[in-house]
Amino acid sequence: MSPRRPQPARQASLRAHNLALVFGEVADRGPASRAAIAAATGLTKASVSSLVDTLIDGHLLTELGPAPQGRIGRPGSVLGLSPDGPVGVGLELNVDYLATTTVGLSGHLLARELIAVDLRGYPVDEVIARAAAVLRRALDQAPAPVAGVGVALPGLVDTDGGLLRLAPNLGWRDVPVLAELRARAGLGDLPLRVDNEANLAALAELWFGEHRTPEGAPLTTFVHVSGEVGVGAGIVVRGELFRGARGFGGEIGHLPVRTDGPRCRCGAVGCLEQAAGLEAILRAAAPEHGPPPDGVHDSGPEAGLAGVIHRAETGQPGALQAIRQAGTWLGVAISSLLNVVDVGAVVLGGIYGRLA
Amino acid sequence: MSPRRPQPARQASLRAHNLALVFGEVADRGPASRAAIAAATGLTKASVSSLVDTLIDGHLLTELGPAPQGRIGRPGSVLGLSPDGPVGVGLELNVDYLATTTVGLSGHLLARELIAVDLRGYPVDEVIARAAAVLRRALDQAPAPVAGVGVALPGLVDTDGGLLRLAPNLGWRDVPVLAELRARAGLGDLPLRVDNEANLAALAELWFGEHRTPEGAPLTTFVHVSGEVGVGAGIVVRGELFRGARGFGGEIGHLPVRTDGPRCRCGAVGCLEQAAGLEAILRAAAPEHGPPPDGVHDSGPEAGLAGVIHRAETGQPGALQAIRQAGTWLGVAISSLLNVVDVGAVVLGGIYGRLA
DNA sequence: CATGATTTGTTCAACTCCTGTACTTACTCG
DNA sequence: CGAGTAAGTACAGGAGTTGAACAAATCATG
Repeated sequence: MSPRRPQPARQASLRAHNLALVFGEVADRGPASRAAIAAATGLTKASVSSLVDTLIDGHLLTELGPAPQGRIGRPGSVLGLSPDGPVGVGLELNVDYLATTTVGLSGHLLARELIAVDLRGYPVDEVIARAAAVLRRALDQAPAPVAGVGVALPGLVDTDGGLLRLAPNLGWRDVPVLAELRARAGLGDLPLRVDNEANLAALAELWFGEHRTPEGAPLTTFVHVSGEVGVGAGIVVRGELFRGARGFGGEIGHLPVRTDGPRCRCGAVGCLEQAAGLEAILRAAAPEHGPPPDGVHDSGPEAGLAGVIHRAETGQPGALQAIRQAGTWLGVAISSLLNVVDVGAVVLGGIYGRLA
Repeated sequence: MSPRRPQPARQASLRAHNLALVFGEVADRGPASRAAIAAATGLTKASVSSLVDTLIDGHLLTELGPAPQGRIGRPGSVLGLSPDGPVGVGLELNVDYLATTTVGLSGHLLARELIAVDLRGYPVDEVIARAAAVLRRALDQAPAPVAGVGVALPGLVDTDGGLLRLAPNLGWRDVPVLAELRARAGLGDLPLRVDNEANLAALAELWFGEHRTPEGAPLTTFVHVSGEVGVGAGIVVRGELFRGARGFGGEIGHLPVRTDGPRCRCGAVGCLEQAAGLEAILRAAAPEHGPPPDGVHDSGPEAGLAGVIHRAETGQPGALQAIRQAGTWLGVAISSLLNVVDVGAVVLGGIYGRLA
């Protein structure tokens, strides 16, 4: 809520900062010798030696052997991320599936479990219990100590309080997901964070994405638009995720894009979600079918989207027109967004990635 | 441009951090004893003593004398901001005036000089020379060492490069204001920063503003809308100014608010500036006068605004209608902004402050 | 093949800074 | 006037970085 009070700097904070600096250097720019790390970070060789020792003891870095000789002078001993270092576990709780992912230090996949299940029908309690069980299984099967757990949720998330504030598509409101999971999965004091899936998708793009700037540098400033039933955007500026005051930034689903248009669930008129959301596309693409029935329908909106794509590829004008229309509205919203946050790149994810 | 490389933490950085922590405590929360500072910051009494000694030597803090006794125990010696500490100098280069402001550590005004002059007629070179001269005078007359200089500019500013990228109302483009001022005013290596006036207005609101949250706490998250000929917004989230990738965040003047509407200088249609900017208000309020003539007109748009306000106060429907109309469009733009950055408060400045 | 140049990584004394404890100082309360 | 309490200081000790000296490993060269 309020900006947190700055902490005093102790000797240990200093050490922690420099450990992170050295580790980050290897993580971001690949394996390097101690001397190279010293040159890149500005630390002295002596400090780097000491820091690297600590990191090796903690199984975060490992010696990869001597550098390939070619230049004069003693060859360095190359350090890389430890393959048997601590792992991270991610839990995705989404509308129609539940999944865990276990990754190593370099982000490589170690294990994944996905359970396709439409969670809309179940009470909150039962969903949390199932999620906790899946998470517990991932933790038990982890091949190394788990450093922390991240949870992606489909809605507005209060990251500080660990609350899922609002998930319209699940029908949830103010669910203390973090506390519940910690208790039911027996996490002890393991670091555990929850966040909005749009934000996390943006971070994934930042850390692991293949997109590049025209100059070939990795993107560090962009908007990642992830459309599903709702429309969200994760905003990354200078390598940092931008959240609003309460962590609800980037909710572009309810940007006003057309002064006419249907009334939205949120009460306003002309919201993007009503103009370019998944259901709006389906509605526009298949007006002859009428609006989809309420409640669970066995084909699901996703299946409907595949249908639209197929019909568009075979040249049916209604489907093409619907996609073009949605793209136009999305463009209006994104241009608003770009004006405000001044970023240079937009990455389309979710249904828009498939439509593009 | 690119996210800057993290710096190594040295012993000195640690000291600097803690000095800032102690100083900031006194600056933010008012005078306090060493013991109170220690309790508030989490530092030990011994550290605070040492840090305070350094700050007193640097004329940043000063002993205000013993605390008013009332509680048992030895009374503390209260520390406050030094009145003869270093001063800061601000330079405002705006369309129709040039001003310098000299302030003490606590932000109290020490000196101010304002020269009303319409700068639109003059070549860039001459304007910079005049600004440098005014700045030089302020520096020479400063009653204490000058810690740094801040420059407010009416346009898009690249703060890293010290460039005024674009100032449509001055007709400037890519002017290296920082370098020019440093050279012409003989600033040596004095810290010097340039920024957008909207951003600086927002920071001023953050640091010195009287606005409070409903709970009575100072605002730390808000949007400061400053409308003049153009419309800009400074965005402050959790006590920090948010800039876009290149420092051009908050340019809401060209948010698309109406899908119809006149074409804007920027090439798009429906920009806020065309719907609710100063000239749009004047145009709407006085349709019988026709659009104002191009170029400089001796009354100036500001004078026109006073007229509109006066006519509205005397109940003339045309003026009222114009203001109401502009307010509506501004509301649409602000609601877009709030969706994206998720802040809870909006502060109206510039012409909107007067219209409200 | 031996020597010197060059670069890497470690060791060690010195320095800076924070911390905890003990101590002095200064005031209130009874 | 003495006990109690809180503020500020002094000092030893620990953690961390620095810089220089040194040992190790390789290439270049005669």
